[in-house]
Order: sequence, then structure tokens, then C-alpha cells
Amino acid sequence: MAVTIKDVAKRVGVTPATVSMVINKSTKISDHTRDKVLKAIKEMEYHPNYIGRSLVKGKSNAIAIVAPFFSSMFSMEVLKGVEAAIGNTNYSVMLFSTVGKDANGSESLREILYGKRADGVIVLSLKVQKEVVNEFKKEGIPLISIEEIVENIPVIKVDNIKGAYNAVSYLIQKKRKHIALIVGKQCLDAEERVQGYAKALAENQIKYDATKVFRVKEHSFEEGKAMFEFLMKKRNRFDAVFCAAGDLTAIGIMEEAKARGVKIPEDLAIVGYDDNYIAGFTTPALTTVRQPLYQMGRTAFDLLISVIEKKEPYDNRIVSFEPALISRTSA
Amino acid sequence: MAVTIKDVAKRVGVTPATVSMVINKSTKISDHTRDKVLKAIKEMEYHPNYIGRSLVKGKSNAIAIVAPFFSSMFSMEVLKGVEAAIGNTNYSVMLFSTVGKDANGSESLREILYGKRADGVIVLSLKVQKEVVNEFKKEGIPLISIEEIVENIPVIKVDNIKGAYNAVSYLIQKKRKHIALIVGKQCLDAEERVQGYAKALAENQIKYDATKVFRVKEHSFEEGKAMFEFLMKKRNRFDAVFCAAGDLTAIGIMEEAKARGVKIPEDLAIVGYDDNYIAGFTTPALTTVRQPLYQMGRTAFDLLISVIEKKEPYDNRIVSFEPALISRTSA
DNA sequence: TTGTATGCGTTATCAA
DNA sequence: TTGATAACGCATACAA
Repeated sequence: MAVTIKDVAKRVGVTPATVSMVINKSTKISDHTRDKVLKAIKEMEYHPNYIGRSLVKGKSNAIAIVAPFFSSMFSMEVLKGVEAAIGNTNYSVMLFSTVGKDANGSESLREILYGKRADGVIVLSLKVQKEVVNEFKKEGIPLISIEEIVENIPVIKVDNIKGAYNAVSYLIQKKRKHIALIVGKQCLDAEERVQGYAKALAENQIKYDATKVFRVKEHSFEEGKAMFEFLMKKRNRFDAVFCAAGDLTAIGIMEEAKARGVKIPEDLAIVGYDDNYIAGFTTPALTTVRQPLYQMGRTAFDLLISVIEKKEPYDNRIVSFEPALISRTSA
Repeated sequence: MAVTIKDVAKRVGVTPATVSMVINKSTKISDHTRDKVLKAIKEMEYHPNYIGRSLVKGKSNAIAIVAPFFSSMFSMEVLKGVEAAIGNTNYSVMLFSTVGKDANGSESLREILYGKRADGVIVLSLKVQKEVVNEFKKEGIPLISIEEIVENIPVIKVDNIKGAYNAVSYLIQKKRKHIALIVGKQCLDAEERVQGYAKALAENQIKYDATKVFRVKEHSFEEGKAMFEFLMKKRNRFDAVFCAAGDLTAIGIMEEAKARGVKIPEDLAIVGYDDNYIAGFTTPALTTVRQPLYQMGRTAFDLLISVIEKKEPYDNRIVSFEPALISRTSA
């Protein structure tokens, strides 16, 4: 069996309480006893059992990250940030994927909450139900959302309006006037990007034209190829495409365009979204909008810990990060 | 405060023990009591506290994954497999990154072990020390290694010899005779890939020539570009490069080659390794070796759970997966 | 400065 | 079939 606090106490000839106080750096322990205890701890290779500690403290020293999946570029980058932020805190991270469960993660969230599996939770791209938020508030477990706006809790997101605005302004500056916009189906992100697109046009006296906005479903490469064909069939002549639906789709468009002899960026300028790993390696390299996901992960973790430890208030702030336009050669 | 088993018991007018038996599906409970208890549980929204349960059971129902980082393609794919395998088991996953700690993960591993933070551990690309393995054995916490060979515990790996062998055989079949090999610095993987390379040559009566084997350190795109230049300076004339150091480096080589007017694959055939996300999107698309990382993640998780639950013996088997050659246009 | 006693939420053993 | 009691490993209030 593993060595417990009792074993250490017995060995030193004190009570478990004393050992506990040494471990928890209580000041009211004589140097003499402390030294003896510490020595025994080392010799016996005693490590405190987190479960016992958690039970009495009502705190697990774990945080949970809940997301639809952990295999996307998006979650990977965020995770990287969290990983960096953990550093040498004594928190650990648990992962909960909602695949095969309800879409808004309620099931996983409730299990974490009521099973006391974590002291705080970060949700990624999940529309957390109001009801669930209330339950978390009631139990005093902080919840932070990344990307999706959830009411009454802190939200870490990127300024999609600005991201799109910057991209389109850039294209206009490059003398493009007939700019197609590709976005995903009506989620918040998509709508904000449409707004940014419209704003940039307006500022440059270009009329917003709804027939130049196209919707995409899967955000895939193939869809991009199909989209190019679709674009060509339109009576509109485009000199640029801002594919706010992601780089993969943008690259699909680009590949199909190239295959049909359209010169990029001369004939058609293309700007993507996400700064996917691939973007730097296509020919031509893809100009795109980068979201500071790593920073967001870091921030979310830091904020969560601060809130757990009551160093910061648990409010409904929205921390908005600025996306960056990465200018390469496709536009 | 959260509702506990006691609250439920009081409400129904039984003892906590009875409620516990209901929860744990004991058969020796009258239907009548069971119904009443179940009803109360639902009404009061009682959820068992995992920490309390863990303490008495000596089991956390969590598994830990320890890796140098969770941001690589490699760990991402493995994680995806684990994620899929978790499904509706009632295990959860904890992540432990060894960044900023000792290189072989001993620190994290010991903390997990002695802190009783997990019922089993999967290590990724980590040379676990013999000593640590023994400690795990002593405490009865199973440990499974992915990729790295660790003695006395189950290992899930890919057959690197075969991966390289297939790639080189393919090149030879395509009439290439002067094949450069790029590998990483002396880790097990690299050496196995050299073996596979040599084996394919031998089988085709091509003499193995050590001066055609080159080492790379960072496995980066830039290194690939530099490598191409380096290759050109050599007196050897190559008609193919098998870049077993990964797709990124392979793509670096390819880009630099293209920039210098070398035709791919006519003048120089290129085969990469890993089937990185990018590989399908380069021009020409990269022929490469795919490792079934997803399957490996699944297998590791399933095996670990089986071992934890004593449904399978905890041995030192080596589960070797077959890599697949993904034939595209660069070779 | 240290020891004693108690409790965290649950399960398991035994008795009723 | 159910209840009483102890135990898991630890931390803390209070007593000494």
C-alpha cells in the first residue's frame, strides 16, 4: 500500500495533524519537528493523496475543459495556451468531449458540476444553456466561455467584426472592388464577419450587395472547390474573395481557380480566415486572418484560476482579442 | 451546498447505506424502496460526489495522458483516438504536459502515481525511466507507452521499418535508384527507418551508401529548404528523396527544389512521413507514409481500461501498427 | 508548539 | 431487506 500521512507520523513519533501542518507550511511548528517530518517524508517517499485532500477541502485542484472535440486546429491552439499557463500551478486539466452527447454540453457540464470533478470549467465553442449556467452559479463553480457568447459569465472571444473589417479593407486597398464573401451558416461568428465586411465596404463607398455573400456548411476543402464553380456561374464578376469560412475552404477555392487558369492574386485575390497551419505552404501562400487562440487559452486559464482563488471577481466581462491580418501572396 | 447521499436518505426515511445500494444497483433492495429512492434522487437532483466515492474505493475513474506537449499533430491525433474510445465509459481524461519539467516525465508521473490522481496512465513519446516503471508496478497502477519502447509494460507503436521499407520500395518501383534518406537525430524511430530504407535497397540489389543518409534536427520547413541546397552541393546525383523526418521537412525540400526549377516528381521524386494535414494540399500533393495514430490512441485507451479492470493481463506486449503509404503526385 | 477529535461523502461489513 | 458503524486520507478547530 501507499504510504500515508499516518505512516509518516508514526515514524517521526508525532500525530498526523502535525505532519499535515508541516505539509501545509504552517508557521507554528518548531524547526526541529519540521525537519524531522520533512526528512521522513523524503525518505518514505510520501506524497499527499489528492483525493483525501480534495474531500476535506471541497476542492479538486482540477479544471475541466469541455469542447465538442479536441482534434481541431482551434481546440489544439487553445489547449496549447492552457498548457503553457498551467506551468507550475498545482492544477491539472481534465478534458471532456461532447461527441456523442448533447450538442450544448449540458450532460458533461452537469456531471462535472455535481460530481465535483473540477473547481472550474472552460467551455469551448459551446452554447451553454442558461439553466446550466445558473446551476453552476448556485454551486459556486466558475465557468468561462471561449468563443461563444454565454450570458452572465466571462467570455473570451475574438473580435470577428474587426477581423473581417481588416481583411476587406486590405483588399480594397489593393484596388479590389468586387469582393465576394464566403461565411458559415448563421452562427454568431459568421454574422459578425458579415458585419465587418459590410463596414469596410461602407467606409469605402462600396455598396453592400447581399448577392455577393455566400454560405458554406462544412467549411471543407471540397466545398471550396465547388464554391469556385458556383462563383463563376454567377453573373457577378469578382476580383477578390474573402473566405471568412476558414482557410481550408479558401484553399479549395484557390486550387480550383488555379486549375482553371485563373491567376492568383492577379485575376483573383483570396483572403482566408484562421491562419491554418497550411496557409503558409500553399502556392501562392495564403493571406489570412489569424486569431490569437493561444493567448485566449492562456487568458482563460489564468482568469479561471484567479476567479477560483477569489483574486478576481466572477463577472460577465467580455475579453475581446484582436485578430491579425497575415499578409502573404494570395492577396 | 450540494445535495449529498445523506440528504436523499433523510428525505426518503432510510439510511445513506440504502441509498448507496440503490445507486450501485444492488439487487437486494425491495422494489418499493428503490422506487422511492430513485424518485428522491431525481427530484433533489442528487449526483454522487466522485471524490467521496474515489476515496473509499481507492479508484479515481480517471486516466492520465502524459506527453511532452499536446500541440503537435502527433498528440492531437492520438488524443482524438482516445476521445473516441472514452465514449460512454465513465472514465475521464487528465492531461499532463512535461514542458518545463524533466524530459522523461518522471516528475509528472510520480505525482500522478503517489497523488492517486489516475487509475492508469498513457505516456506519449516519453522514455520512462526503469525506476519509475517499477514504482508504478509496485503501486499497481498500469502504464502504457505509445511510440517509445519502454521495458516491462505494454507498448503501442508503429512499424517504422515497414513504413520506410514501403516508401523506398515504392520509389524503386518507380525506377528511382539514387535515393537520399533524411531522418532525425538518433532516436529509435529514426534508426528503424534507416533499417527499412536499407532493407528495401538490399532487396533490390542497390548498395546501401551511408553518405546518402542525412540527419536533421528540428524537423522544420526551413531545415528542409536548407537540406535541398545541401543535397545539391553533394557530388551524388539523386533522383529521389525519402524524407523520413516528416512532411514539413519534405515540403521544405520540395519548395526549394521547385524554386530552383527542379521538376517534381520528374527530376526528383519526394516521399514524406506522417501524412500531415498539409500533405494533400501542396503542389504537387505529397506522397507520404501515414501512421494510424488515431487507432493507436483508441487501442491504448481500450487496453488500459481492460487492464485496470483486470479483463486483460498487464504484460509487456508490443502492439505494432502498420503504416500506410499514401500515394499522391510528388512521387 | 503539538495532540485530540471531528468531519468531508461515500461504500462495505456486519448485524438486525 | 435494511440499519448501524467504521473506514478511506486528509485538514482544521480547539484543547492542552
